[in-house]
Amino acid sequence: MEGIDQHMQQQQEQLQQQLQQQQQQLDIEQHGVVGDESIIMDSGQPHLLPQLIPDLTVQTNIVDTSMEQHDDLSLDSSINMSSEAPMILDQLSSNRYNLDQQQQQQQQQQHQMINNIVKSTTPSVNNNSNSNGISHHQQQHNNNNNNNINSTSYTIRGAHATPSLNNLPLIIKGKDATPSTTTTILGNGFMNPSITSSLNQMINTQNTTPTTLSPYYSSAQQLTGQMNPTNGFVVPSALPPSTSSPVLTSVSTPSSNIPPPPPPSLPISTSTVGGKRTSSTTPSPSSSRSGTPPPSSPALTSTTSTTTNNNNINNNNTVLNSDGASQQQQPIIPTPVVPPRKGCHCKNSKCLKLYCECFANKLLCNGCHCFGCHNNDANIEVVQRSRSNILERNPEAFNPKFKQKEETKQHKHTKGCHCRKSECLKKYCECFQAGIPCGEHCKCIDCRNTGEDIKERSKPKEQPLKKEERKPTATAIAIPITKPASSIIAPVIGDGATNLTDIIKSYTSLDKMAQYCIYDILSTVKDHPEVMQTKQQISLQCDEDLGFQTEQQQNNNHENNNNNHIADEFKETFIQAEFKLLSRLSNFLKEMIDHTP
DNA sequence: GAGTTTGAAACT
DNA sequence: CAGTTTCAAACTC
Ligand SMILES: [Zn+2]
Ligand SMILES: [Zn+2]
Ligand SMILES: [Zn+2]
Ligand SMILES: [Zn+2]
Ligand SMILES: [Zn+2]
Ligand SMILES: [Zn+2]
Repeated sequence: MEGIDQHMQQQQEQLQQQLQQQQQQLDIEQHGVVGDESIIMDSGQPHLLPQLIPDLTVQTNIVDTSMEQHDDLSLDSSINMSSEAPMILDQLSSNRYNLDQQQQQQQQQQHQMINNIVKSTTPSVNNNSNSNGISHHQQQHNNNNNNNINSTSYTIRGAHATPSLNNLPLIIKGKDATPSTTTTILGNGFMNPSITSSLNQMINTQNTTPTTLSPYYSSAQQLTGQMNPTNGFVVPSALPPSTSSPVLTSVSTPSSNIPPPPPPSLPISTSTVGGKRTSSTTPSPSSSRSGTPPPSSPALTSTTSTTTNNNNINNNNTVLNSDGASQQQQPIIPTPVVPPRKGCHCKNSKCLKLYCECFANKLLCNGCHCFGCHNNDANIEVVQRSRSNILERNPEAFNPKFKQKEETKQHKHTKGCHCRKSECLKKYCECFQAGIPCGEHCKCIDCRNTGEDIKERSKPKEQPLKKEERKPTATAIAIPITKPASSIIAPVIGDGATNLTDIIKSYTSLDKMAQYCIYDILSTVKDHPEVMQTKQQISLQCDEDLGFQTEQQQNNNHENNNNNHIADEFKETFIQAEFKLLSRLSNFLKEMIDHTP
């Protein structure tokens, strides 16, 4: 019964959304916001760059991959245990996973059903509508129809790898984007309004041909240091200046007889200052693509000083105000929406959490591929309530994630990333995705997004062991310790060695079993006969392995080089202890499972 | 396209 | 506040 009710409700929601979207589209058309021509830049290959740069496919230093899915077992931020025990844990977590899967499947079945219902109950879906809840293909179909009917879209492909959400169509107000027309760029929703402002100025004062807007993104990136300081959304590395006229590809069907705009010139490429792009003077797109990783030092200029209070520069394209109060006073027609063909794929958040990129960018979903979306005009109250809640929790929530540092003039992540496995060399890392080297606030492990390309690229690649290849042998195990080993060992074997019981008590958040495990590990280590006499070398060796070694230590270690085998032995001991513990833990968990009703 | 990995956001 | 869970994007195959 519940499920049926849910179905009905969701079905209603879908229909509502659809209606609302259609209305919205009508509004947009009536207000003439969507121009007759929109230019879409689409790299077409979001992951192009990493593929082109072999050195970028790197592997984390942490060899222990067997624990990857069981981080919940970690007893302390500094100690992750690993061994066969996860096999058991697999069962536990897979139970949970299966539940999730079931739920998801159910949901998706519902989704499908709803789609069918929607299709059957609305036989004449307006071609101009972008309806949430409609399947991807359907959605694209509709969009294509859009293009055919009253607009010509061009996709610029292959120019550069760009993060997906930035492949947004530019909404340009103006009849046919000719120099004689006053052309207004309304942005793409994810774009810093200051950029559109700047560009509009340039267009309409410098008599620049609007088609030169095709390198718009690169220009914008050059202006902004490759990111959007307003919403924190990350803009990819820009095109190299004066290179690579992006290939213009018409998105419209072949029937379209409107020729694509000419290849762009780069009217403001001179604004690219510093950064690696200036050094990559290679004029060929291919070489620039293959040679320059996304996280090149962003070309930062001081043009971002105008980034505040410019949310409303574009008449109708009003960004929702932070406080819902003032929002109610001004009409929001149309409400800023995610441009078509882009957007999120949220399934569980209703697009009302920061998980949703649209929501996080203060945009309403539009043409997204989300399911159960409430981030739309029809639910505007809910949207604002959600925003208020989030702001209450964290007033900075919608602030830019990157800010320009006073001294260095470089943009840095305000909160910093916390990457553990990507070495900040994949787009999982927000810093890397923004093309910005990690900064002081980053608490990443094994960070290689330092801005020094040589280091970043010349990494000895250690391919990860595939699951079936992972052996629970000593060599396959590493302990992802995040602080100097000495600081962990010292309390146990150091001069002022604390009573073990006291140490365990410090792990207050752990349950007894976990505390016991730690106790066991530490006591085993402590009891090892060679530990006491070689503790210095042990610390040094462990620390070195983990990259914590100081210069002084390096010197010392060099002298004690011949003692290294002892340290190895120690590690072996440590690992053996782990094994013992985990097999015990495994039994413990087995018992728990068996006795679970 | 399905499945996996990842780290931010959310939750407790 | 730290540890854990949830989430959607990035990534892999
Ligand atoms: Zn969403
Ligand atoms: Zn969306
Ligand atoms: Zn949505
Ligand atoms: Zn990072
Ligand atoms: Zn970082
Ligand atoms: Zn980093």
